[in-house]
Amino acid sequence: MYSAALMEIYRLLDDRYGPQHWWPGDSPFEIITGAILTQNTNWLNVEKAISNLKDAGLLDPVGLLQVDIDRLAGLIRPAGYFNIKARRLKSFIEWLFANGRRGSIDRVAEMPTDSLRESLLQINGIGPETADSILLYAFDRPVFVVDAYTCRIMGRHRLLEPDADYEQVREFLESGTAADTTLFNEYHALLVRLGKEYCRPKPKCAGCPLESLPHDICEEF
DNA sequence: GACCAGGCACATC
DNA sequence: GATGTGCATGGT
Repeated sequence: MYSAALMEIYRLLDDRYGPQHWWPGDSPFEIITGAILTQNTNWLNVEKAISNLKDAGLLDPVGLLQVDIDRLAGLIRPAGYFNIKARRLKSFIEWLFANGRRGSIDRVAEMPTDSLRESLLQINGIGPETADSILLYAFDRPVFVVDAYTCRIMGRHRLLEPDADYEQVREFLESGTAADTTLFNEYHALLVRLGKEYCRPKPKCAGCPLESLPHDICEEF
């Protein structure tokens, strides 16, 4: 049973913003690296870090496996939390070499979505949002990515309780829409696009494309 | 100078 | 199980 509200929100956002062209990246491996680096961080800072890795010739499984962790931290410094993210990248790489052929993602790409998700969540530093970003944007699986903007938007429009947890939000979005990778890709990107402009922690009201909904973005709590 | 960003793990209660 | 805290750079 699709949700009329969710379909209407998608239509309004698509009308306003159009295709978002997510996820920026030249390969699934680069997308995964970006997914870890972008945790609680502005994407522009992530781009600098990824550029540093490319310039150093290290943006590949073998490169990240072999690089000294302190050098890695220095290269990803612009992305913030560089020490912890260096460890997280190493954790992912170790998992990839333990589960793939010489670090290739080909074998893990054959795993069913549920078991791949469970396996990703076992990696230190990969939580639900990062795992789902990897599943959707690197592995083309129909998984709805939930982030802080998504929770805020759904809560402020009273589509969900403001304190709904990650899985509740994901279940709501996935059950209310078609399980379509292209739709999920665009929908998440559009919610982030809207959130950046109108759904910051301190709400900004005028001009939001969702103003026409029963509960518009101006409702603060 | 304050606030925020495409989170997560861990400690403490 | 809920809540608080550390992690950190760079743009607005």
